[in-house]
Amino acid sequence: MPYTKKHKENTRIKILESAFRLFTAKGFDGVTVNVIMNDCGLTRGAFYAHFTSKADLYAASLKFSASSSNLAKLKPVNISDKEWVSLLLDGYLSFEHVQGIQPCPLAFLATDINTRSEETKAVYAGVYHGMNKAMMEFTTSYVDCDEQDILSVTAMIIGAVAIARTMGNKNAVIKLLAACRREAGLKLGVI
Amino acid sequence: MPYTKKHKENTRIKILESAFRLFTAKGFDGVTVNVIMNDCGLTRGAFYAHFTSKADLYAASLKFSASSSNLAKLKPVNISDKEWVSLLLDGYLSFEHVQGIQPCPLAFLATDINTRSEETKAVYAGVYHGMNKAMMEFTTSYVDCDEQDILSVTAMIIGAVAIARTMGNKNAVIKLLAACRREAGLKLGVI
DNA sequence: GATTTAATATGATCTATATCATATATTAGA
DNA sequence: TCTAATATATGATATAGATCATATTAAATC
Repeated sequence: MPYTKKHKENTRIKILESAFRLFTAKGFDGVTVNVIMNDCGLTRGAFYAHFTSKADLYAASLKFSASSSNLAKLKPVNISDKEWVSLLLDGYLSFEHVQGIQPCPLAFLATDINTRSEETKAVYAGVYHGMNKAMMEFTTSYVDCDEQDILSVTAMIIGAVAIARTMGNKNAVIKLLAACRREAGLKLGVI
Repeated sequence: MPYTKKHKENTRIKILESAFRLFTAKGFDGVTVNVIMNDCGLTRGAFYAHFTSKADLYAASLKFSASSSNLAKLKPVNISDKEWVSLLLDGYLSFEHVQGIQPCPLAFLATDINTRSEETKAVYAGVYHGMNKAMMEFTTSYVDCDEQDILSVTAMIIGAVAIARTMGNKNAVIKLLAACRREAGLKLGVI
């Protein structure tokens, strides 16, 4: 019995992490299998022992990030829903997020996803649904806002991060993020 | 003197139109030079008499669309600023827009633009700036809203269209667009 | 209608990259 | 330390697509 059972699984996870980071930064066509594998210290040949294709990896990396970013599960037990919403907005609309620290695929892959397979798009749709559902559940306990409010706020913050990422001017990014943070705060009762 | 002077210019415009439609629909890497040229009834060989490269065309098509979609110039003379803002929001947040009729590059290329050249990104930034400036000018005449309000509304409508485009479910698209139309209307005084 | 010249098409090249086939390296247990 | 089984690396293949070089076509003027 060569290698421990977890060895391959660990490698798989390393590939998924590199893939997610690179795909969100550069899109499907902006990254090669070679680059992804090198990024996690391997070579391209090992790739097909883990995934059937580059497209397969893209979808898998999206699923992987979704599974490790469940907003409800990540919530610390000792804070209120309101405090959690405030923290989530702060993080989402932060300069660090725009730079790609813990990138949200909804914002980073918003247009890239359109040229992917239906199955891949379905994964993306699931992430989007999850975000709205979580925000709905958190806000319902302390503020009066309906589904339309939530949909408009998530569209705004996703849009803000997507646009911010295209900008070269840091001050303009900060201004845009602050504007949307204020607006989201007003809407969701966390100013 | 073979051909009229306008012949080449007309061909150039046909290429730009095809390119803009195809690039917005499928992104830079989702379209080939061949496909663009065939789309306007030509073959790939003719391409390099008009543009130096595919990347050159992408940037040119973005500029071209910007020049033909100046919101201030498009405004009919016989309507008020307020009516114009209302019409613009209706059109932007329409199902037809999501389907790609007169696509706004800000929404359709939001993440695609990140892997393009700095010059190309600058063109995109210009379009974004133009949109905000126009909205600011239209709204200032009849409603009290500051730059932050405008920035948050444009982020929302761009985000809404970008996300809507990823969805397979028409009803979900309609719901999202309606939510953002209501919100934008509240913010900009055009309910 | 013939000539000239620009516009367009055809065929070729060259490169990047996904994928595959095969060889090598690694490690758990004997 | 040796062996078996698996993971990984290397080298090869194949294809797509951007770009270029050259040939062909079309139209304005004579």
